[in-house]
Amino acid sequence: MPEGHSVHRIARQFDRNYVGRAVRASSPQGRFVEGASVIDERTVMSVRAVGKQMFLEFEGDVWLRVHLGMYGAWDFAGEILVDPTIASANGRMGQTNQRGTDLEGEPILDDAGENSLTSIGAPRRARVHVRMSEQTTGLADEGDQWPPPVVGQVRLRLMTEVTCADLRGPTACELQDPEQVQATIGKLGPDPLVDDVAEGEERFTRVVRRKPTAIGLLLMDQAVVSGIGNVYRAEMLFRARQNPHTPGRDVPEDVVRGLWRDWVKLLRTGVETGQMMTMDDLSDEDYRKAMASRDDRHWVYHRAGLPCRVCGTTIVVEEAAGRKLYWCPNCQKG
DNA sequence: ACGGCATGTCCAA
DNA sequence: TGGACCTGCCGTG
Repeated sequence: MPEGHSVHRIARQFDRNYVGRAVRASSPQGRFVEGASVIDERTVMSVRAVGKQMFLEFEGDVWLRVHLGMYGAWDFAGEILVDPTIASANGRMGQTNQRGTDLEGEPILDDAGENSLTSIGAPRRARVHVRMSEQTTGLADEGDQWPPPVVGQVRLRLMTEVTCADLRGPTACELQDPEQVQATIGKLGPDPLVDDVAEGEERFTRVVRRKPTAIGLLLMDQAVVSGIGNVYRAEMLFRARQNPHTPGRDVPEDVVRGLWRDWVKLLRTGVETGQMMTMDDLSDEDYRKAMASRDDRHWVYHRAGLPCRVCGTTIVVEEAAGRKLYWCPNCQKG
């Protein structure tokens, strides 16, 4: 489910709640028993997110690599030090997000554990249960049981004294040594939140401008640029008014650089808000709508058959490497 | 209850 | 290029 922004947000939660602590690791589902036994009782040393992958470092040079794929998710439960920007995007809070308050606001559950919210400046510990995948959405309370009951197929459970993280449905969950981690990361294109953005722009531009492959495919290629998925792909191409079929080497250099800079901006916004808000410069009214409903959040994604928001032309959808690609044939002629 | 679909990736033919 | 894999949700009956 997640594109790059979600993975960075999840990494943040591990940074706040796991780094420096020893974990109890288990595989309730049974498909990662051996790996879990290796990291059981080890201390988490650090966490890294690159593109759509997350790496948790345990003492003794053991790394856990997790790729959520399309369906994977982490569920956090217990006493969680909630990142302010994460809490504010928590679906549990309903549609309380307001323009300009996402960064500093920190609505959390009150001490009674009810759904009423408080908004204060500093991070605080809260008794919560949140799912972190594409959206950060609140889950129904299963009561105050500790440890939380295992629900569904949990590949890996990581528990500290106070926090529980359940991993389900990942496409990859494996242990790596430091060299393997380096090799994995080495194959990935630049990530604006990992690499120097100026260097990233050069790398991205150089690679794209050399390829005969359609730009619509290159944006999804994790070796070219990290973290972009199907939603951001479609939206970025529209924002650039760029035809998805143009070979990379034929896309004007300033457009290629513009795509990179747009990704830098969108990724930052996505990590801050937890939402793929790809329409900016909206009226307050439209902004509220966009934050409230996923259907009002995008220029072209998921809008096949609907009129283009700019020119009214019918948005088309086609298959591109097995994924749906949405675009406006009038606006994106370039 | 059931089927289709999804913000992803890999592999075999 | 098509299928396999991982799981949950949402629409349709």
